[in-house]
Amino acid sequence: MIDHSSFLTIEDWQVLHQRDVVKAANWLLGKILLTNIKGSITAGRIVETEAYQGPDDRASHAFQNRRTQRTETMFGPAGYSYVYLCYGIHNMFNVVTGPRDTPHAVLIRGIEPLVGTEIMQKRRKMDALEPRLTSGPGSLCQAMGIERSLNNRDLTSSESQIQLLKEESQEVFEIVASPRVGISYAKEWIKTPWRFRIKDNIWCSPAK
DNA sequence: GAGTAGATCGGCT
DNA sequence: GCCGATCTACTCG
Repeated sequence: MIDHSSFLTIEDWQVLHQRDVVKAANWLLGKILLTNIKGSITAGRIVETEAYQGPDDRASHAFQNRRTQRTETMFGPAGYSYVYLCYGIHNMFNVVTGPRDTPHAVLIRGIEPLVGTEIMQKRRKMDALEPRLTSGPGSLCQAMGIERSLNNRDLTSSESQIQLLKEESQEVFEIVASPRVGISYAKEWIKTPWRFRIKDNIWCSPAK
């Protein structure tokens, strides 16, 4: 099993701070998501993301700059977590991107488990190490112990319970784009290919 | 394997 | 009062 101390801090945060959320969604692929919940450390490699382009994007909670208590974190600085509850059951984890007051976010849809897989399985009540463990936004949050209490946390701080890091050796991979799912209400955006995955990675949900 | 109902609750109209 | 950036279990075959 990989030791989590082999992960490195990310120096190049420029990609997250700049305006292009699609670029940010691609850049996040291959990065490491780590949680430390009361000493239980789990980590995984991000293999699937979706871009949500704030004010212009009907599929985004911040469409037309809708600013409420819930969406407020998206208007904050990049590199923070945006966690919300969906369907009354599932937590969804996003990385806030873009300049302050530009409410862009990238939904993390799948990770490849690397550290603390036993803890993940326990949280998911699963015996086997199979894709169902961490593929899909709700599932990966459950596996990593991400709840709404982890909303608006600094992902770049080594003090945080939830952090973004990178691997020492970054492997080269191909990226496949496809339309986003679960946004049938956002008519003109249904076809926009803003869902990104690492090609042929088994920890992704099937591409359409 | 494909298709679908039911779960469950906060946010917003 | 409606409904969602989903998941699971159950049906049918």
